[in-house]
Amino acid sequence: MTGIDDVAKLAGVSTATVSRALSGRGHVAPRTREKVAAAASQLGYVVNADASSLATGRTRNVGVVVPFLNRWFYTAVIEGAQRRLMQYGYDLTLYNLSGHDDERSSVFEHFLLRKRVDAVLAVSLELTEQEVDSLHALGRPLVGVGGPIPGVPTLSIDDVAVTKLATEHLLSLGHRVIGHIGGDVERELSFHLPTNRRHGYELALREAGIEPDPALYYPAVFTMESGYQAAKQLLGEPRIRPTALVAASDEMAIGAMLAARDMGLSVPGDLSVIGIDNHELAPFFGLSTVDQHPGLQGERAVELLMEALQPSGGADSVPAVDQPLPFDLIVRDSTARVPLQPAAVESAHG
Amino acid sequence: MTGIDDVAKLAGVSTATVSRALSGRGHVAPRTREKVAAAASQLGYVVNADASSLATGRTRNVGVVVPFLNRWFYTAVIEGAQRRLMQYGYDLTLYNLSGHDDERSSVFEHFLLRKRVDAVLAVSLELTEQEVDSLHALGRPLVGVGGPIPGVPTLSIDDVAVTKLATEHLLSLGHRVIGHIGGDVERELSFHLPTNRRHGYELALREAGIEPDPALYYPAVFTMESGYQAAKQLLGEPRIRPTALVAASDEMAIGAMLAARDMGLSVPGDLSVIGIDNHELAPFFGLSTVDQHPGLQGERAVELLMEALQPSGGADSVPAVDQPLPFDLIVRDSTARVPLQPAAVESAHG
DNA sequence: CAGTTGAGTGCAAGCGCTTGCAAACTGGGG
DNA sequence: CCCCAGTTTGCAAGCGCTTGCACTCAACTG
Repeated sequence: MTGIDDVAKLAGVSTATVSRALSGRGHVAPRTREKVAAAASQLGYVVNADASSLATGRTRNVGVVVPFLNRWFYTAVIEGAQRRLMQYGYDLTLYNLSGHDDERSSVFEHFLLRKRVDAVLAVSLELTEQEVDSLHALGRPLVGVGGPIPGVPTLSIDDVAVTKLATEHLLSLGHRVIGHIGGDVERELSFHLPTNRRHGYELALREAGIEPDPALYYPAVFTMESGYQAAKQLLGEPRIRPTALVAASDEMAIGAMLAARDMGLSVPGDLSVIGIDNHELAPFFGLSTVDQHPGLQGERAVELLMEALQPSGGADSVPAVDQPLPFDLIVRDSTARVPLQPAAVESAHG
Repeated sequence: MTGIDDVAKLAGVSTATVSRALSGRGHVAPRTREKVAAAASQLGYVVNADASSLATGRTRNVGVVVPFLNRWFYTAVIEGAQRRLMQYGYDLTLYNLSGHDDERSSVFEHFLLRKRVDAVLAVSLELTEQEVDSLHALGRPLVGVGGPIPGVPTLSIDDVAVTKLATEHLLSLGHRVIGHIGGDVERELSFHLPTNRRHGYELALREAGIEPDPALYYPAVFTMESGYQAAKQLLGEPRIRPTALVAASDEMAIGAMLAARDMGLSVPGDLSVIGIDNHELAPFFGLSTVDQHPGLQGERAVELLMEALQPSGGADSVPAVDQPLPFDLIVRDSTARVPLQPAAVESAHG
């Protein structure tokens, strides 16, 4: 295996010079640098990451922890993070907590502690104080994405503003009876997100002079199936049939669209539906939504970590998150002006 | 930061003994072992992975390379691989090739070469000879999942058998005019998979004494949208309307179901549809399918790699794949006996 | 009872790189 | 021509762990 000595020998310099020439640290004469670069590429030499880590104390690797993998949002965040990390020359080591409980503790009490990562990115995770502490004790910067972690800088869109925007879009189309399918506070991973999104929905209504009707809200988990069931409930209620629905996620929204269709309602003819996410399936279903650019969130998180890793910034001093994350209303075919008179619901299917 | 010396001091032994006690290599008296374990846990000591790697030459880390992340199959494989790796005490470093072309080359020519991984798992990737060689030159075992790589042990279900099974299910329900929506050989990542799946479909028909009709095949990429479009084409053909469809993936199959509905056909009343995968959305859509257990494929791949990493097995001698991968027919609500007489197609929607 | 064996432990030499320090060299000013 | 400052390079001491070798000691063997 070719090592730094081989390169040094071939280039006719010391290993110290090779190291400096290749890493760009310290002074090296331009001609020497070229010689070294030539020798390295001739030998196909790539620095041994472990040896380098041991010597410098920096691994050029960050750990990304996710609750599980099979959710569009997480993978989108990871893709974004990875993209940026690669540009910085960093590796991404993935920890997936979807297994048993002891998988989680083993990640935090063993895997993350063996100093293989310089920093940790937690996606949609509520960390315990203990977990945060153990990472900080190691001097490893930590940032979260998509869910507030107490005492940790967290990147997250303004969940209130996002649903408010979605709801306002419906209001602007003349809708006045607007239902909401939101995260179930009891059953979701993150407590704040569903609450905030519901809050944004209510806020928009109140600003339009409409008092939110609790009967128009139905809880669900963030899946298509759950959105389907929730919509069935909301639309089956004969007393007050909404003319529009805002769902806390696109997957729920798509479920709701399918439910409406199964009930003989046309979207957007009889019912407008809007989601949050801009999920990869949203274009296919023609779903209006609010894009929250998860890939961008991943990229931003990495940039934050990189700043924290600069020697200038203190060990666990991740710079505060200042600039707000962007989100954009995307209007497709699932939202339209309120119908002049509501359609009747056929007998529920299935 | 507590190191091995601290533990040694506290336990009153040498660092060599600590190392042996904690790693389980070499002889250590039971009482000594306990003392060391106690000291280590008291100090919260976790061995420094980099130092250990440098000394042993083994990183306890494997690289997983995927073409991109946002596909159910890949994440399912990764989850399985991760689960098993964690049990072995290994980390998983993820490389995602979804970016530019130079991202791919940078992964293979730089990231994977810096000796941070002991082995590489390639998911649904066709590696070039050069890429395979450079990994072998490093003595890193390599296995593939979900797509044959020349000269590399690859785990993959029997794609012919899988579609054959799906087609036979339809045949057993009395269907005789069965369409196929398959991967587009021109546009897919892997050349073999779509061809094999189509082959299985044709094989089943021939064995039932039916000559496959090319007009009943329509190419598509592995997405819902593409399945939708393909189904529209196949079902819109008035000359020969199939009573059943086998799609090369669940996502395509779901797209096909939606297309059928939009055309006024009921599933399975007028049209049976079956897919391949057992995608997470399959239960929701009531889709009959063939489960290919991707998580299990990831686990198996890891087991193979671990065997190859045993000092007994030669460096790049991954054991041959012997046992076939399991797959199972799952019958839900999208397949039924052939209708006595075909329904008429309403005017196509959209 | 001396000799052999093997378990249990410690010493110290690495693993492949980085970097503080100092030496060697360069060029410009006095 | 000498001196100084700045640049370029090499020496060698680590980084935190593992492991071959050597040593001690107790248990056996003949």
